[in-house]
Amino acid sequence: MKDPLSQTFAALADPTRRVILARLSQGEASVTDLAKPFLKEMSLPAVTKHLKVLEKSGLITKTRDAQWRPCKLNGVAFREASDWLEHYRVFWEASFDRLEAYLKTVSPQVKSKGKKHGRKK
Amino acid sequence: MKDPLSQTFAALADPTRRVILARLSQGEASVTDLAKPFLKEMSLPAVTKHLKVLEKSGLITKTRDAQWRPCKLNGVAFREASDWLEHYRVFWEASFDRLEAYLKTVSPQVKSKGKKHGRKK
DNA sequence: TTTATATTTAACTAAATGGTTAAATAAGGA
DNA sequence: TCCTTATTTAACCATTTAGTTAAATATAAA
Repeated sequence: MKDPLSQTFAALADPTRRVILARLSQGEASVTDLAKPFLKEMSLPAVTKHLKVLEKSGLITKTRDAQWRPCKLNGVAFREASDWLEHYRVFWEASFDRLEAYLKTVSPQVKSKGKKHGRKK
Repeated sequence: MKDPLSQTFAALADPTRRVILARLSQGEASVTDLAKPFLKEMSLPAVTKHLKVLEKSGLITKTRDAQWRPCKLNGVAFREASDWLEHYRVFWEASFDRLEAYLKTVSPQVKSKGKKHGRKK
């Protein structure tokens, strides 16, 4: 059995599952609803397995409504992942600042939002 | 080949690797330094492999100094993970608020301590 | 050149992961 | 009851992952 944070990050490490989560951020959805975008690429049981991974990680919860199993996001697991990452904020902000500084040396008039191409040399 | 975000989350989904990252948040370290806490549990090549995973994901970079290979954190990959998670902030804050509300029903005199969960700045 | 230290590579293995198809279960409605 | 829809489980398979030990490579120092 893996520790909860490892389970959460492992659950996030799959693009199918991240799309499922994005869909759930719009609101509850049944297994069939969630599977719909993937049925050209994979079977329904494959989606069931992805949902099982998400559920075990705590990222979603499943309830019952007649023969449907509506799923929804569960914030707690997201927060634990975010809290862990937060300790490293200083590093990604530092590297962002370095990028900004670099962009200024390349074309000083470019504001940080504008994603222009700098020419080397 | 996996997409970058999947690679990053997969790299984070291992407690050994997270300890390595925590160590690197204190500053650069060589492979041997990083391996030291684990040599009772696993071999040096195992650590080399973990470092390879971290490097491929972009979470660390390795340089050369004589026979040593100093490693350091690379903020960019952290930021990409954080940016993805950020979209779900509203969900974990909602669940945090529900927890707070619940705690108040249990013992209403407990004030929520200074540390708030709002975005910095 | 030889030796010592630091690190990686190769070859192998066991277990986990992500998919499949076919069958089973859950629940509502005719 | 039987039929239909929704979902899960079982059995299987290929690939990836995380570890091993032994050997190879990189660099400095004696």
